[in-house]
Amino acid sequence: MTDKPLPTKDRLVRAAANLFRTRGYHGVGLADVLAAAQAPKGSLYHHFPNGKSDLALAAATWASDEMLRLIAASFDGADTFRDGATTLCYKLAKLFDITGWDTCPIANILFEGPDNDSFRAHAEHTYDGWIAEVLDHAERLGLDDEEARRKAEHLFILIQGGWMLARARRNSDVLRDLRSKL
Amino acid sequence: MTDKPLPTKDRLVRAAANLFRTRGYHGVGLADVLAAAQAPKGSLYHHFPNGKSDLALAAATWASDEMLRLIAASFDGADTFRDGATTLCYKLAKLFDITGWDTCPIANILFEGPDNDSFRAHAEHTYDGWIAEVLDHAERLGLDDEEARRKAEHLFILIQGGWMLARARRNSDVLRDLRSKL
DNA sequence: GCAACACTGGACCAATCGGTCTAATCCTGT
DNA sequence: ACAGGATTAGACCGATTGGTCCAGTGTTGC
Repeated sequence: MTDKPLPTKDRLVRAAANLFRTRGYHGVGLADVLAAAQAPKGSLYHHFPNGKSDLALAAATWASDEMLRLIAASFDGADTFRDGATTLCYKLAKLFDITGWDTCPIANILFEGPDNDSFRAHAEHTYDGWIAEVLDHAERLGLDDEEARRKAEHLFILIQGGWMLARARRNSDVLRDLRSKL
Repeated sequence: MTDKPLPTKDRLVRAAANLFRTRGYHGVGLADVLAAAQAPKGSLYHHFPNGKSDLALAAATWASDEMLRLIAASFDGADTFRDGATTLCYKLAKLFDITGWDTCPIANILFEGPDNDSFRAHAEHTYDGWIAEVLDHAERLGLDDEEARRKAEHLFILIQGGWMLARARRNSDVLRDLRSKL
């Protein structure tokens, strides 16, 4: 809302993340990002010397951090793993309804970028970061190492798959229903 | 392998499906498809008057049919739902290893195309077709209506999410391990 | 007040994009 | 053999792509 005080660099990252998320890396032109961020081309290449790919990486990192915060917020007040996971699913459903997120932002940015492998590696690192965050909470809530890992990975898979189906159907109920599959 | 006898139209569809799958709708230029299919531009616009979007729809349909065949092949000889689902996961893991499929082809083609809504609707229809196919087999194998629907949807979600994680890790073990989550 | 630096603004570029168009060629039924 | 539709071949088009470049405008420390 209050976009003015935000530094140009941040505006670029946010605008890029939002656009990439809905239309994918190749589906977004720099002109779109520049218009959305209300920034000139010179600024983009000042802050991101490597241009589009640098910007995409920064956008993916920002989106990932948002997700990590969401995970933390969901599990912080939870008494059991199941409670935390359920809260996370509900929060994601809400996010889906509000923003109409189209795909996992990471997937849409990193799975089709140029120089495929460095982008893919970044995606792997990001996803493992999410799973590790869930895993920490799982262990804190009393699960043993083996089970914590299993459940964290399972939750990740359910969310990714569920999100995809929710998107195809334009209906977030799938996400809320994930709890029954935990 | 024996590309020669294949009609131009089929060559275009196959080449398009393979390219879109790995690089997404916007990530593939018509020049790439034409080169891969060894066809001139005139042929493309003869067989697909609406150009790229027609071609993408045809490619998505073809990829979907392949998936339906894979589902049928997995469940046809199965004695229980679990057996069929397990076989399907293993077949997908094998496919992953052989072709290095990068994403669910439907997602990569249809979730970022132009005219977003008709493409999205096509994706919804396609996914529901997969789920319906699994559902048929589930009922044939003795599950009641309610449970069949639940399990079919659950399997779909696991496969989609699992595939994504497998891709990030470049490792198909996730897919084989899906059976433990059924 | 001024030098040094970070940042902005946008003109400009070659390459590529999806799409159009027409002449040539192939194939098939008669 | 030949007519006529189906198909191929590729030159061509305007628009847009990501990227470069540099003259200008702040802003900061001295």
